Amino acid sequence: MPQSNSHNLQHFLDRLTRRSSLTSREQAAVLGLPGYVSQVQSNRDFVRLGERLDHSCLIVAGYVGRFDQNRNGVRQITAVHLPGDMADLHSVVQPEATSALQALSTATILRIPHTAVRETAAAFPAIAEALWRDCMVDASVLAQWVVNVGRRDAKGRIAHLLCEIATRLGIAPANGEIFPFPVTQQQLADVTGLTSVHVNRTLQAMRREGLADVRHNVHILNWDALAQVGEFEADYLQVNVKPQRRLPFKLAG
Amino acid sequence: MPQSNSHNLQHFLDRLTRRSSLTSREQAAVLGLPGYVSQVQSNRDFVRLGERLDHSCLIVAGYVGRFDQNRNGVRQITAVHLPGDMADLHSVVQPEATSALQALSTATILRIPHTAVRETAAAFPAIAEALWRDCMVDASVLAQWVVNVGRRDAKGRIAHLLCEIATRLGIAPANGEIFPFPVTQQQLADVTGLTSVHVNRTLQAMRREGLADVRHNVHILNWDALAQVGEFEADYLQVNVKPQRRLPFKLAG
DNA sequence: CGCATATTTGATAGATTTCAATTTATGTGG
DNA sequence: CCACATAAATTGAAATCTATCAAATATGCG
Repeated sequence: MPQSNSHNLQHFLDRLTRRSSLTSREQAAVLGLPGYVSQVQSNRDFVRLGERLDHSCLIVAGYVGRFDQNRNGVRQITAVHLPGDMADLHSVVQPEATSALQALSTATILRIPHTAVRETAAAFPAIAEALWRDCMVDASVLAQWVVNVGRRDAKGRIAHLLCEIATRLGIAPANGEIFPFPVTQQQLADVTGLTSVHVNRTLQAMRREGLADVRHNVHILNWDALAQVGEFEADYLQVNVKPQRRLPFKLAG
Repeated sequence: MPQSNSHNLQHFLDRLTRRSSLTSREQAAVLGLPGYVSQVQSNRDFVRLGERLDHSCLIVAGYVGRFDQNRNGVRQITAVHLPGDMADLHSVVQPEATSALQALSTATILRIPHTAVRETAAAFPAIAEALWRDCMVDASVLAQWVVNVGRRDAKGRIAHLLCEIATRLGIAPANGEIFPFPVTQQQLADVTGLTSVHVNRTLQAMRREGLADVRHNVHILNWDALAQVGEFEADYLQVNVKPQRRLPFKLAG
Protein backbone atom coordinates (compact mmCIF):
# COMPACT_ATOMS: atom_id res chain seq x y z
CA MET A 1 0.00 0.00 0.00
CA PRO A 2 1.62 3.22 -1.11
CA GLN A 3 1.48 5.22 2.06
CA SER A 4 4.10 5.09 4.80
CA ASN A 5 7.01 4.42 2.50
CA SER A 6 9.07 7.31 3.76
CA HIS A 7 10.47 5.01 6.41
CA ASN A 8 11.73 2.59 3.77
CA LEU A 9 12.85 5.36 1.46
CA GLN A 10 14.89 7.10 4.14
CA HIS A 11 17.67 4.57 3.76
CA PHE A 12 17.80 5.25 0.05
CA LEU A 13 17.71 9.00 0.57
CA ASP A 14 20.63 8.72 2.97
CA ARG A 15 22.53 6.95 0.28
CA LEU A 16 21.79 9.70 -2.21
CA THR A 17 22.61 12.60 0.09
CA ARG A 18 25.89 11.00 1.03
CA ARG A 19 27.16 11.95 -2.41
CA SER A 20 24.68 14.49 -3.71
CA SER A 21 23.45 17.72 -2.24
CA LEU A 22 19.67 17.95 -2.13
CA THR A 23 17.48 20.72 -0.77
CA SER A 24 14.83 19.88 1.79
CA ARG A 25 12.18 20.16 -0.90
CA GLU A 26 14.06 17.71 -3.05
CA GLN A 27 14.53 15.37 -0.13
CA ALA A 28 10.82 15.50 0.54
CA ALA A 29 10.17 14.62 -3.09
CA VAL A 30 12.34 11.52 -2.78
CA LEU A 31 10.65 10.47 0.45
CA GLY A 32 7.30 11.03 -1.20
CA LEU A 33 7.86 8.46 -3.92
CA PRO A 34 5.09 5.87 -4.02
CA GLY A 35 5.80 2.17 -3.78
CA TYR A 36 4.53 -1.27 -2.90
CA VAL A 37 6.29 -3.44 -0.39
CA SER A 38 6.65 -7.15 -0.98
CA GLN A 39 8.50 -10.13 0.38
CA VAL A 40 10.63 -12.37 -1.79
CA GLN A 41 11.66 -15.87 -0.83
CA SER A 42 15.27 -16.91 -1.02
CA ASN A 43 16.35 -18.07 -4.51
CA ARG A 44 13.31 -16.55 -6.14
CA ASP A 45 13.67 -14.36 -9.22
CA PHE A 46 11.64 -11.22 -8.77
CA VAL A 47 12.88 -9.73 -12.03
CA ARG A 48 13.17 -12.14 -14.92
CA LEU A 49 15.50 -11.87 -17.88
CA GLY A 50 13.98 -9.97 -20.76
CA GLU A 51 11.01 -8.80 -18.75
CA ARG A 52 9.73 -5.30 -19.45
CA LEU A 53 9.68 -3.41 -16.19
CA ASP A 54 7.53 -0.53 -15.06
CA HIS A 55 9.11 -0.17 -11.63
CA SER A 56 12.44 -0.26 -9.82
CA CYS A 57 13.19 -2.31 -6.75
CA LEU A 58 14.54 -0.78 -3.58
CA ILE A 59 16.01 -3.37 -1.25
CA VAL A 60 14.58 -2.79 2.19
CA ALA A 61 15.98 -5.93 3.81
CA GLY A 62 17.97 -8.95 2.72
CA TYR A 63 20.55 -9.49 -0.01
CA VAL A 64 19.88 -9.58 -3.72
CA GLY A 65 21.96 -10.76 -6.65
CA ARG A 66 21.92 -9.66 -10.26
CA PHE A 67 22.21 -12.81 -12.36
CA ASP A 68 23.55 -13.27 -15.84
CA GLN A 69 24.28 -16.55 -17.52
CA ASN A 70 25.95 -17.95 -20.57
CA ARG A 71 24.28 -20.29 -22.98
CA ASN A 72 25.10 -23.42 -20.98
CA GLY A 73 23.22 -22.00 -18.06
CA VAL A 74 26.38 -21.35 -16.10
CA ARG A 75 25.54 -18.43 -13.91
CA GLN A 76 27.53 -15.33 -13.14
CA ILE A 77 26.37 -12.86 -10.56
CA THR A 78 27.23 -9.36 -11.73
CA ALA A 79 26.12 -7.42 -8.68
CA VAL A 80 25.23 -7.97 -5.05
CA HIS A 81 22.78 -5.49 -3.60
CA LEU A 82 22.37 -4.64 0.04
CA PRO A 83 19.59 -2.92 1.97
CA GLY A 84 19.26 0.69 0.84
CA ASP A 85 20.35 -0.10 -2.71
CA MET A 86 17.98 0.49 -5.56
CA ALA A 87 18.87 -2.75 -7.27
CA ASP A 88 17.64 -1.80 -10.72
CA LEU A 89 17.46 1.94 -10.69
CA HIS A 90 18.90 1.68 -14.18
CA SER A 91 15.65 0.12 -15.37
CA VAL A 92 14.09 3.58 -15.23
CA VAL A 93 15.98 4.45 -18.39
CA GLN A 94 16.37 0.88 -19.60
CA PRO A 95 13.18 -1.04 -18.93
CA GLU A 96 14.07 -4.25 -20.77
CA ALA A 97 15.80 -6.32 -18.12
CA THR A 98 19.15 -7.58 -19.39
CA SER A 99 19.75 -9.50 -16.16
CA ALA A 100 17.58 -11.23 -13.62
CA LEU A 101 17.30 -10.19 -9.99
CA GLN A 102 17.13 -12.95 -7.42
CA ALA A 103 16.91 -12.85 -3.67
CA LEU A 104 20.00 -14.40 -2.11
CA SER A 105 18.22 -14.53 1.20
CA THR A 106 14.64 -13.76 2.05
CA ALA A 107 14.29 -10.14 1.09
CA THR A 108 11.89 -7.25 1.42
CA ILE A 109 11.64 -4.96 -1.55
CA LEU A 110 9.81 -1.76 -2.31
CA ARG A 111 8.63 -1.47 -5.90
CA ILE A 112 8.68 2.12 -7.12
CA PRO A 113 6.94 2.97 -10.41
CA HIS A 114 9.20 4.30 -13.13
CA THR A 115 6.76 7.04 -13.97
CA ALA A 116 7.07 8.46 -10.47
CA VAL A 117 10.85 8.38 -10.64
CA ARG A 118 10.94 9.94 -14.08
CA GLU A 119 8.52 12.68 -13.13
CA THR A 120 10.44 13.51 -10.00
CA ALA A 121 13.72 13.56 -11.91
CA ALA A 122 12.23 15.79 -14.57
CA ALA A 123 10.88 18.20 -11.98
CA PHE A 124 14.11 18.37 -9.96
CA PRO A 125 17.31 18.35 -12.02
CA ALA A 126 19.35 17.83 -8.86
CA ILE A 127 17.46 14.61 -8.22
CA ALA A 128 18.06 13.49 -11.78
CA GLU A 129 21.76 14.05 -11.20
CA ALA A 130 21.69 12.23 -7.89
CA LEU A 131 20.01 9.19 -9.42
CA TRP A 132 22.41 9.17 -12.33
CA ARG A 133 25.29 9.46 -9.87
CA ASP A 134 23.94 6.58 -7.84
CA CYS A 135 23.88 4.38 -10.91
CA MET A 136 27.44 5.32 -11.65
CA VAL A 137 28.60 4.19 -8.24
CA ASP A 138 27.17 0.79 -9.08
CA ALA A 139 29.03 0.96 -12.37
CA SER A 140 32.28 1.66 -10.53
CA VAL A 141 31.69 -1.43 -8.47
CA LEU A 142 31.10 -3.38 -11.65
CA ALA A 143 34.37 -2.16 -13.16
CA GLN A 144 36.20 -3.35 -10.06
CA TRP A 145 34.55 -6.74 -10.46
CA VAL A 146 36.02 -7.02 -13.91
CA VAL A 147 39.43 -6.40 -12.39
CA ASN A 148 38.65 -8.82 -9.61
CA VAL A 149 37.59 -11.64 -11.85
CA GLY A 150 40.12 -10.86 -14.56
CA ARG A 151 43.27 -10.27 -12.59
CA ARG A 152 43.15 -11.90 -9.17
CA ASP A 153 43.45 -15.49 -8.07
CA ALA A 154 40.76 -17.27 -6.10
CA LYS A 155 41.87 -16.09 -2.69
CA GLY A 156 42.26 -12.52 -3.86
CA ARG A 157 38.82 -12.49 -5.46
CA ILE A 158 37.06 -13.69 -2.35
CA ALA A 159 39.08 -11.42 -0.10
CA HIS A 160 38.27 -8.41 -2.25
CA LEU A 161 34.60 -9.27 -2.27
CA LEU A 162 34.47 -9.58 1.50
CA CYS A 163 36.18 -6.23 1.94
CA GLU A 164 33.80 -4.62 -0.51
CA ILE A 165 30.66 -5.96 1.10
CA ALA A 166 31.90 -5.05 4.56
CA THR A 167 32.69 -1.52 3.47
CA ARG A 168 29.36 -1.09 1.71
CA LEU A 169 27.60 -2.32 4.83
CA GLY A 170 29.38 0.38 6.77
CA ILE A 171 31.46 -2.07 8.77
CA ALA A 172 34.61 -0.56 10.21
CA PRO A 173 37.86 -1.89 8.76
CA ALA A 174 38.81 -3.75 11.92
CA ASN A 175 39.49 -7.24 13.17
CA GLY A 176 36.75 -9.28 14.78
CA GLU A 177 33.87 -7.67 12.92
CA ILE A 178 31.02 -9.98 12.03
CA PHE A 179 28.28 -9.44 9.49
CA PRO A 180 25.63 -11.67 7.96
CA PHE A 181 26.39 -13.13 4.56
CA PRO A 182 23.67 -15.63 3.79
CA VAL A 183 24.98 -17.00 0.51
CA THR A 184 25.89 -20.55 -0.43
CA GLN A 185 29.33 -21.45 -1.66
CA GLN A 186 27.78 -21.99 -5.07
CA GLN A 187 26.52 -18.42 -5.10
CA LEU A 188 29.90 -17.20 -3.95
CA ALA A 189 31.35 -19.12 -6.87
CA ASP A 190 28.90 -17.43 -9.20
CA VAL A 191 30.06 -14.05 -7.95
CA THR A 192 33.75 -14.76 -8.26
CA GLY A 193 33.78 -16.77 -11.46
CA LEU A 194 35.02 -19.90 -9.72
CA THR A 195 33.76 -23.39 -9.01
CA SER A 196 31.96 -24.16 -5.78
CA VAL A 197 34.54 -26.83 -5.12
CA HIS A 198 37.34 -24.36 -5.42
CA VAL A 199 35.53 -21.79 -3.32
CA ASN A 200 35.19 -24.41 -0.63
CA ARG A 201 38.91 -25.12 -0.60
CA THR A 202 39.83 -21.49 -0.76
CA LEU A 203 37.57 -20.61 2.16
CA GLN A 204 39.19 -23.34 4.20
CA ALA A 205 42.59 -21.94 3.40
CA MET A 206 41.50 -18.44 4.35
CA ARG A 207 40.20 -19.76 7.65
CA ARG A 208 43.44 -21.61 8.33
CA GLU A 209 45.48 -18.56 7.48
CA GLY A 210 43.51 -16.39 9.86
CA LEU A 211 42.06 -14.10 7.19
CA ALA A 212 38.35 -14.59 7.55
CA ASP A 213 35.82 -17.20 8.53
CA VAL A 214 32.93 -17.40 6.11
CA ARG A 215 29.87 -19.46 6.98
CA HIS A 216 26.47 -17.89 7.34
CA ASN A 217 28.24 -14.92 8.75
CA VAL A 218 31.52 -13.44 7.74
CA HIS A 219 33.93 -13.14 10.60
CA ILE A 220 36.81 -10.82 9.76
CA LEU A 221 39.85 -12.29 11.47
CA ASN A 222 42.51 -9.96 10.10
CA TRP A 223 41.33 -6.98 8.11
CA ASP A 224 44.74 -5.75 7.05
CA ALA A 225 45.82 -9.12 5.75
CA LEU A 226 42.50 -9.58 3.99
CA ALA A 227 42.71 -6.19 2.31
CA GLN A 228 46.29 -6.98 1.35
CA VAL A 229 45.42 -10.31 -0.23
CA GLY A 230 42.43 -8.80 -2.01
CA GLU A 231 44.33 -5.63 -2.95
CA PHE A 232 41.36 -3.75 -1.62
CA GLU A 233 41.33 0.03 -1.79
CA ALA A 234 38.01 1.56 -0.98
CA ASP A 235 38.34 4.65 -3.18
CA TYR A 236 36.20 3.26 -5.97
CA LEU A 237 33.27 2.89 -3.61
CA GLN A 238 33.36 6.64 -3.11
CA VAL A 239 32.29 6.34 0.46
CA ASN A 240 33.99 9.60 1.32
CA VAL A 241 33.09 11.59 -1.75
CA LYS A 242 31.54 14.88 -0.75
CA PRO A 243 28.62 16.23 -2.71
CA GLN A 244 29.54 18.46 -5.60
CA ARG A 245 28.63 22.07 -5.70
CA ARG A 246 25.07 22.44 -6.84
CA LEU A 247 24.34 24.08 -10.12
CA PRO A 248 23.85 27.81 -9.61
CA PHE A 249 20.34 28.02 -10.97
CA LYS A 250 17.06 26.72 -9.74
CA LEU A 251 14.73 25.72 -12.52
CA ALA A 252 12.63 23.86 -10.06
CA GLY A 253 12.55 23.84 -6.29
CA MET B 1 38.52 26.09 -30.53
CA PRO B 2 34.91 25.82 -29.44
CA GLN B 3 33.15 26.58 -32.65
CA SER B 4 32.36 24.02 -35.34
CA ASN B 5 31.92 21.14 -32.96
CA SER B 6 28.51 20.22 -34.23
CA HIS B 7 30.19 18.04 -36.82
CA ASN B 8 31.97 16.07 -34.14
CA LEU B 9 28.95 16.04 -31.86
CA GLN B 10 26.65 14.72 -34.55
CA HIS B 11 28.02 11.21 -34.09
CA PHE B 12 27.29 11.40 -30.38
CA LEU B 13 23.83 12.80 -30.97
CA ASP B 14 23.09 9.93 -33.34
CA ARG B 15 24.03 7.58 -30.59
CA LEU B 16 21.69 9.29 -28.15
CA THR B 17 18.73 9.50 -30.50
CA ARG B 18 19.06 5.85 -31.37
CA ARG B 19 17.71 5.06 -27.92
CA SER B 20 16.18 8.30 -26.71
CA SER B 21 13.61 10.57 -28.26
CA LEU B 22 14.74 14.20 -28.42
CA THR B 23 12.95 17.20 -29.85
CA SER B 24 14.71 19.33 -32.42
CA ARG B 25 15.35 21.97 -29.76
CA GLU B 26 16.95 19.36 -27.56
CA GLN B 27 18.99 18.05 -30.45
CA ALA B 28 20.19 21.54 -31.14
CA ALA B 29 21.19 21.92 -27.51
CA VAL B 30 23.35 18.79 -27.75
CA LEU B 31 24.96 19.92 -30.97
CA GLY B 32 25.60 23.28 -29.37
CA LEU B 33 27.76 21.90 -26.60
CA PRO B 34 31.18 23.57 -26.48
CA GLY B 35 34.37 21.60 -26.65
CA TYR B 36 38.05 21.56 -27.48
CA VAL B 37 39.49 19.10 -29.93
CA SER B 38 42.83 17.47 -29.27
CA GLN B 39 44.97 14.65 -30.56
CA VAL B 40 46.28 11.90 -28.31
CA GLN B 41 49.19 9.68 -29.20
CA SER B 42 48.89 5.94 -28.95
CA ASN B 43 49.55 4.59 -25.44
CA ARG B 44 49.18 8.01 -23.88
CA ASP B 45 46.98 8.50 -20.82
CA PHE B 46 44.75 11.49 -21.35
CA VAL B 47 42.89 10.94 -18.11
CA ARG B 48 44.99 9.87 -15.17
CA LEU B 49 43.88 7.82 -12.18
CA GLY B 50 42.63 9.97 -9.35
CA GLU B 51 42.61 13.12 -11.42
CA ARG B 52 39.78 15.57 -10.80
CA LEU B 53 38.06 16.24 -14.09
CA ASP B 54 36.13 19.24 -15.31
CA HIS B 55 35.28 17.83 -18.72
CA SER B 56 34.22 14.64 -20.47
CA CYS B 57 35.92 13.16 -23.51
CA LEU B 58 34.04 12.39 -26.68
CA ILE B 59 35.97 10.06 -28.95
CA VAL B 60 35.98 11.53 -32.41
CA ALA B 61 38.43 9.10 -33.96
CA GLY B 62 40.53 6.17 -32.79
CA TYR B 63 40.09 3.62 -30.03
CA VAL B 64 40.38 4.28 -26.32
CA GLY B 65 40.72 1.98 -23.33
CA ARG B 66 39.66 2.46 -19.74
CA PHE B 67 42.46 1.11 -17.60
CA ASP B 68 42.40 -0.25 -14.09
CA GLN B 69 45.17 -2.09 -12.35
CA ASN B 70 45.86 -4.12 -9.29
CA ARG B 71 48.61 -3.31 -6.86
CA ASN B 72 51.29 -5.18 -8.79
CA GLY B 73 50.63 -2.96 -11.76
CA VAL B 74 48.96 -5.74 -13.71
CA ARG B 75 46.53 -3.94 -15.93
CA GLN B 76 42.94 -4.73 -16.70
CA ILE B 77 41.07 -2.81 -19.35
CA THR B 78 37.46 -2.38 -18.23
CA ALA B 79 36.09 -0.70 -21.33
CA VAL B 80 36.96 -0.14 -24.95
CA HIS B 81 35.53 3.00 -26.47
CA LEU B 82 34.92 3.63 -30.14
CA PRO B 83 34.32 6.80 -32.13
CA GLY B 84 31.06 8.42 -31.08
CA ASP B 85 31.37 7.17 -27.49
CA MET B 86 31.62 9.66 -24.69
CA ALA B 87 34.31 7.70 -22.90
CA ASP B 88 33.82 9.25 -19.49
CA LEU B 89 30.39 10.75 -19.59
CA HIS B 90 30.07 9.38 -16.08
CA SER B 91 32.66 11.86 -14.91
CA VAL B 92 29.98 14.56 -15.13
CA VAL B 93 28.47 13.16 -11.96
CA GLN B 94 31.64 11.55 -10.67
CA PRO B 95 34.59 13.86 -11.36
CA GLU B 96 37.22 11.90 -9.45
CA ALA B 97 38.61 9.52 -12.05
CA THR B 98 38.58 5.97 -10.70
CA SER B 99 40.20 4.66 -13.88
CA ALA B 100 42.62 6.03 -16.43
CA LEU B 101 41.79 6.59 -20.06
CA GLN B 102 44.44 5.72 -22.59
CA ALA B 103 44.49 5.91 -26.36
CA LEU B 104 44.86 2.42 -27.84
CA SER B 105 45.64 3.99 -31.18
CA THR B 106 46.21 7.60 -32.08
CA ALA B 107 42.94 9.23 -31.18
CA THR B 108 41.09 12.48 -31.61
CA ILE B 109 39.00 13.58 -28.67
CA LEU B 110 36.65 16.43 -27.99
CA ARG B 111 36.74 17.71 -24.43
CA ILE B 112 33.36 18.96 -23.28
CA PRO B 113 33.13 20.95 -20.04
CA HIS B 114 31.06 19.34 -17.30
CA THR B 115 29.36 22.62 -16.54
CA ALA B 116 27.98 22.76 -20.07
CA VAL B 117 26.70 19.21 -19.84
CA ARG B 118 25.15 19.74 -16.43
CA GLU B 119 23.47 22.95 -17.46
CA THR B 120 22.05 21.39 -20.57
CA ALA B 121 20.83 18.37 -18.64
CA ALA B 122 19.23 20.59 -16.02
CA ALA B 123 17.48 22.67 -18.67
CA PHE B 124 16.22 19.68 -20.65
CA PRO B 125 15.07 16.71 -18.57
CA ALA B 126 14.89 14.56 -21.69
CA ILE B 127 18.58 15.18 -22.30
CA ALA B 128 19.36 14.29 -18.70
CA GLU B 129 17.54 11.02 -19.24
CA ALA B 130 19.30 10.38 -22.53
CA LEU B 131 22.72 10.90 -20.96
CA TRP B 132 21.85 8.71 -18.02
CA ARG B 133 20.60 6.06 -20.44
CA ASP B 134 23.78 6.27 -22.45
CA CYS B 135 25.83 5.62 -19.35
CA MET B 136 23.69 2.62 -18.56
CA VAL B 137 24.37 1.08 -21.93
CA ASP B 138 28.05 1.25 -21.04
CA ALA B 139 27.18 -0.38 -17.74
CA SER B 140 25.41 -3.22 -19.56
CA VAL B 141 28.53 -3.80 -21.57
CA LEU B 142 30.52 -3.85 -18.36
CA ALA B 143 28.22 -6.45 -16.84
CA GLN B 144 28.73 -8.65 -19.87
CA TRP B 145 32.47 -8.30 -19.45
CA VAL B 146 32.17 -9.71 -15.97
CA VAL B 147 30.41 -12.71 -17.46
CA ASN B 148 32.98 -12.89 -20.21
CA VAL B 149 35.98 -12.86 -17.92
CA GLY B 150 34.30 -14.89 -15.21
CA ARG B 151 32.65 -17.65 -17.17
CA ARG B 152 34.28 -18.19 -20.53
CA ASP B 153 37.55 -19.75 -21.56
CA ALA B 154 40.19 -17.91 -23.54
CA LYS B 155 38.72 -18.59 -26.95
CA GLY B 156 35.25 -17.67 -25.85
CA ARG B 157 36.41 -14.44 -24.28
CA ILE B 158 38.17 -13.26 -27.40
CA ALA B 159 35.36 -14.39 -29.66
CA HIS B 160 32.81 -12.53 -27.58
CA LEU B 161 34.91 -9.39 -27.58
CA LEU B 162 35.29 -9.46 -31.34
CA CYS B 163 31.55 -9.89 -31.83
CA GLU B 164 30.86 -7.05 -29.44
CA ILE B 165 33.24 -4.61 -31.07
CA ALA B 166 31.98 -5.51 -34.52
CA THR B 167 28.39 -4.98 -33.47
CA ARG B 168 29.14 -1.69 -31.78
CA LEU B 169 30.95 -0.53 -34.90
CA GLY B 170 27.81 -1.28 -36.86
CA ILE B 171 29.39 -4.13 -38.80
CA ALA B 172 26.89 -6.56 -40.21
CA PRO B 173 26.97 -10.06 -38.69
CA ALA B 174 28.39 -11.66 -41.81
CA ASN B 175 31.43 -13.55 -42.98
CA GLY B 176 34.31 -11.74 -44.62
CA GLU B 177 33.81 -8.44 -42.80
CA ILE B 178 36.98 -6.57 -41.94
CA PHE B 179 37.41 -3.77 -39.44
CA PRO B 180 40.42 -2.05 -37.90
CA PHE B 181 41.47 -3.21 -34.46
CA PRO B 182 44.78 -1.54 -33.70
CA VAL B 183 45.54 -3.15 -30.36
CA THR B 184 48.53 -5.23 -29.35
CA GLN B 185 48.16 -8.75 -28.09
CA GLN B 186 49.18 -7.44 -24.69
CA GLN B 187 46.27 -5.01 -24.71
CA LEU B 188 43.96 -7.77 -25.84
CA ALA B 189 45.22 -9.74 -22.89
CA ASP B 190 44.47 -6.82 -20.60
CA VAL B 191 40.92 -6.74 -21.90
CA THR B 192 40.28 -10.44 -21.53
CA GLY B 193 42.13 -11.11 -18.29
CA LEU B 194 44.64 -13.40 -19.98
CA THR B 195 48.37 -13.43 -20.67
CA SER B 196 49.73 -12.06 -23.90
CA VAL B 197 51.35 -15.44 -24.52
CA HIS B 198 48.05 -17.19 -24.18
CA VAL B 199 46.30 -14.64 -26.34
CA ASN B 200 48.87 -15.28 -29.01
CA ARG B 201 48.26 -19.01 -28.98
CA THR B 202 44.53 -18.60 -28.84
CA LEU B 203 44.52 -16.24 -31.81
CA GLN B 204 46.53 -18.74 -33.79
CA ALA B 205 44.03 -21.43 -32.97
CA MET B 206 41.13 -19.20 -33.97
CA ARG B 207 42.84 -18.51 -37.26
CA ARG B 208 43.44 -22.21 -37.90
CA GLU B 209 39.86 -23.03 -37.04
CA GLY B 210 38.55 -20.47 -39.48
CA LEU B 211 36.89 -18.27 -36.87
CA ALA B 212 38.65 -14.95 -37.26
CA ASP B 213 42.00 -13.53 -38.25
CA VAL B 214 43.17 -10.85 -35.87
CA ARG B 215 46.21 -8.74 -36.73
CA HIS B 216 45.95 -5.02 -37.17
CA ASN B 217 42.56 -5.65 -38.61
CA VAL B 218 39.99 -8.17 -37.57
CA HIS B 219 38.89 -10.38 -40.40
CA ILE B 220 35.69 -12.24 -39.56
CA LEU B 221 36.01 -15.63 -41.20
CA ASN B 222 32.88 -17.28 -39.83
CA TRP B 223 30.50 -15.09 -37.90
CA ASP B 224 28.13 -17.83 -36.82
CA ALA B 225 30.89 -20.01 -35.45
CA LEU B 226 32.47 -17.02 -33.74
CA ALA B 227 29.21 -15.98 -32.11
CA GLN B 228 28.68 -19.60 -31.09
CA VAL B 229 32.08 -19.93 -29.46
CA GLY B 230 31.70 -16.56 -27.74
CA GLU B 231 28.06 -17.20 -26.82
CA PHE B 232 27.35 -13.79 -28.21
CA GLU B 233 23.84 -12.43 -28.13
CA ALA B 234 23.57 -8.80 -29.02
CA ASP B 235 20.55 -7.98 -26.85
CA TYR B 236 22.57 -6.41 -24.08
CA LEU B 237 23.98 -3.83 -26.47
CA GLN B 238 20.46 -2.61 -27.04
CA VAL B 239 21.15 -1.78 -30.63
CA ASN B 240 17.51 -2.23 -31.52
CA VAL B 241 15.93 -0.63 -28.51
CA LYS B 242 13.42 1.96 -29.60
CA PRO B 243 13.18 5.23 -27.71
CA GLN B 244 10.75 5.20 -24.82
CA ARG B 245 7.69 7.34 -24.82
CA ARG B 246 8.60 10.83 -23.72
CA LEU B 247 7.27 12.15 -20.49
CA PRO B 248 3.96 13.91 -21.06
CA PHE B 249 4.98 17.29 -19.72
CA LYS B 250 7.38 19.91 -20.90
CA LEU B 251 9.06 21.72 -18.06
CA ALA B 252 11.63 23.07 -20.47
CA GLY B 253 11.79 23.10 -24.20
C1' DC C 1 70.50 -0.12 -41.18
C1' DG C 2 69.50 -0.62 -36.33
C1' DC C 3 66.92 -0.06 -32.33
C1' DA C 4 62.60 -0.74 -29.97
C1' DT C 5 58.46 -3.01 -29.81
C1' DA C 6 55.56 -6.82 -30.85
C1' DT C 7 54.91 -11.54 -32.00
C1' DT C 8 56.00 -16.25 -31.72
C1' DT C 9 57.77 -20.60 -29.75
C1' DG C 10 59.08 -24.19 -26.23
C1' DA C 11 59.22 -26.32 -21.82
C1' DT C 12 57.55 -26.38 -17.25
C1' DA C 13 54.97 -25.12 -13.16
C1' DG C 14 50.72 -23.95 -11.08
C1' DA C 15 45.97 -22.99 -10.52
C1' DT C 16 41.42 -24.39 -11.33
C1' DT C 17 38.03 -27.50 -13.15
C1' DT C 18 35.87 -31.77 -13.58
C1' DC C 19 33.79 -35.84 -11.99
C1' DA C 20 32.24 -38.65 -8.30
C1' DA C 21 31.51 -39.76 -3.89
C1' DT C 22 30.85 -38.85 0.97
C1' DT C 23 29.76 -36.31 4.85
C1' DT C 24 27.43 -32.75 7.11
C1' DA C 25 23.66 -29.42 7.73
C1' DT C 26 18.81 -28.09 7.33
C1' DG C 27 14.04 -28.42 7.27
C1' DT C 28 9.67 -31.02 7.46
C1' DG C 29 6.11 -34.22 8.77
C1' DG C 30 4.77 -37.72 11.79
C1' DC D 1 11.88 -35.34 19.13
C1' DC D 2 13.09 -38.60 15.57
C1' DA D 3 13.25 -40.11 10.60
C1' DC D 4 13.56 -38.81 6.36
C1' DA D 5 14.40 -35.98 2.22
C1' DT D 6 16.92 -32.46 0.42
C1' DA D 7 20.37 -29.11 -0.06
C1' DA D 8 24.96 -27.72 1.12
C1' DA D 9 29.59 -28.56 2.30
C1' DT D 10 33.59 -31.39 1.96
C1' DT D 11 37.08 -34.59 0.06
C1' DG D 12 40.01 -37.05 -3.48
C1' DA D 13 42.21 -37.91 -7.89
C1' DA D 14 42.86 -36.82 -12.49
C1' DA D 15 42.40 -33.83 -16.45
C1' DT D 16 42.76 -28.99 -18.41
C1' DC D 17 43.67 -24.72 -18.90
C1' DT D 18 46.52 -20.87 -18.21
C1' DA D 19 50.60 -18.67 -16.34
C1' DT D 20 55.49 -18.29 -16.10
C1' DC D 21 60.04 -17.94 -17.78
C1' DA D 22 63.26 -17.47 -21.30
C1' DA D 23 64.60 -17.11 -25.87
C1' DA D 24 64.05 -16.52 -30.78
C1' DT D 25 61.99 -14.23 -34.65
C1' DA D 26 59.27 -10.41 -36.89
C1' DT D 27 57.98 -5.87 -37.65
C1' DG D 28 57.82 -0.92 -37.75
C1' DC D 29 60.08 3.31 -37.75
C1' DG D 30 63.58 7.03 -37.68
